[in-house]
Amino acid sequence: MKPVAFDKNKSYEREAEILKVLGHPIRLKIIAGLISQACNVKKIWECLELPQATVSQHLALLKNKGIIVGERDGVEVYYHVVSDQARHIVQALFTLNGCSKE
Amino acid sequence: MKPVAFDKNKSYEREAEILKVLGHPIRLKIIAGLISQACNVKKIWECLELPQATVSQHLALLKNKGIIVGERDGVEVYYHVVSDQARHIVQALFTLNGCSKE
DNA sequence: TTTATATATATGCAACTGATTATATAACGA
DNA sequence: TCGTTATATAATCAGTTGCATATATATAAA
Repeated sequence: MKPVAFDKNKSYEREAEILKVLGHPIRLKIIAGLISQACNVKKIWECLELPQATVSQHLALLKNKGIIVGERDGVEVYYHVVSDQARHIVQALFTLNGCSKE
Repeated sequence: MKPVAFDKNKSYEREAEILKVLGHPIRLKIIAGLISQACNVKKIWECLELPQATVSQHLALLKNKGIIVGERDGVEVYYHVVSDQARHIVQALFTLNGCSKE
């Protein structure tokens, strides 16, 4: 059964939140990287040539939204993606890459 | 050939912009509705019980990002989704609906 | 301990966002 | 023409975001 269009009762809060947190170039870059491989923080900010604090702050956001988790290994913390939703969104984003009208 | 993880050169600006514009509860609601049926502005704001100006502003944003287009029919303007990317993102967002850990 | 390295967090601030209110424009019928 | 309906745009303003800088914490090695 198809859902009603323009449903004022369905809130979309959680879904919008996921899109919003992914909707930032740096965070999207981080997630795209983490989808292809788990990684520690230093490698991320070195590869992206960004300040450590900036990357840590974006990682904290992604972690708080339940999109990634970090596991400490000694002095390093390795992050990886745990949200299938995020994975699928990124995949949808890049499979069509610019094929529609822009 | 797999892309390099953490590619500092790839910008992700455009892709992040799409996610960002969809990453708002009202806009997501509007897009979800417009995916299931093209619609004029009045019906949208009536169904969603939102002020007309608020809806018009969100529609303008979506239009400016190339996600929807409007066609005037007399005094009304009917909007519909033209971005396949947006369609696929919304689909990805809802097919997994809450299946991963939250 | 002390020191070094890796990561996280706090703070300040400029820039942006989103809602409200008010006003403008566009199309049409009387 | 004038009035009405539908839609768009402008202005204001509170709240949020994101970056930079500085500082704190955690782990391990010397």
